[in-house]
Amino acid sequence: MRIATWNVNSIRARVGRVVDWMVREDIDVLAMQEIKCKPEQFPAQAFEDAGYELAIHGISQWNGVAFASRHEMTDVETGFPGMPGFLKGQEGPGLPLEARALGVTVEDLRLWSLYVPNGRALGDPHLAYKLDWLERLRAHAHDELARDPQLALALMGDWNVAPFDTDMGDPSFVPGQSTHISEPERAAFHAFEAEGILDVVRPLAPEGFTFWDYKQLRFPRNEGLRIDFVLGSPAFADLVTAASIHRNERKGDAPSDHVPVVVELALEGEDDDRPMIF
DNA sequence: ATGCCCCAGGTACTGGGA
Repeated sequence: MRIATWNVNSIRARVGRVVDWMVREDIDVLAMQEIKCKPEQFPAQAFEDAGYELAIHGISQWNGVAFASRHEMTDVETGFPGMPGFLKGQEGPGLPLEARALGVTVEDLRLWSLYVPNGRALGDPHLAYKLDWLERLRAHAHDELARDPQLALALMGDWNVAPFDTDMGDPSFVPGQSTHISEPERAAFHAFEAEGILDVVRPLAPEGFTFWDYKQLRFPRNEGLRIDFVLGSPAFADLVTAASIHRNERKGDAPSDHVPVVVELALEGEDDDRPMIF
């Protein structure tokens, strides 16, 4: 099985590219972020014609997450328990929730499509929101794995954090002055490792960015960021056989500013198309 | 080469992105 995550930066502007890529790359399940539409605006027909069913969580023109899957999706969950909301000038529970998290179960895999809040600037209330959001997500993942340590859980999406210095190649991000590379953001990301939830892509694809800003020739200069990740529980990580970052999707007409990240899994009883050797 | 910002709403401009 091949599963992927991609911040598509508007699915209506990108539907042709996304579906073509899924078919060409034999993708079984795609977690999308920044669909930037409501469910009724989602270009569903193109996905259905290609053999995918959809789970969509979009509230407005902002944010929005979705799954396209060749296999049945069950236990669809919009937002995770404890997920904080945001309203300017206010704190605490009960604030409006944004469309940033969608959970589905596919073939005994528990998958989340996640669009972590941007943070905007050091000292901005959005950064506190981002850190709280990540901590609540970690707590939810902890609870899920405490209930079932064998759960094959994957947290897939745009994390808006560059965890290591090698993940930061855009000179407009300055240590001590910029989001995405600050110590608290990196600590919030690395806190998942303490839960045994690890980046399953980096060991198999150690180099490469997943985002390049549209401005200032960032892609031709390869001045990007690595901020899109698939983090997996031990049971999920045990299934992973390959991973790749599809850099070519940043090329050509009307690309997203992010590229897809693919993880290949070996599932029990799955025909992997390899010849049997006796 | 991959080439100098894009998306949505709404129809001039603003808000958001990273």
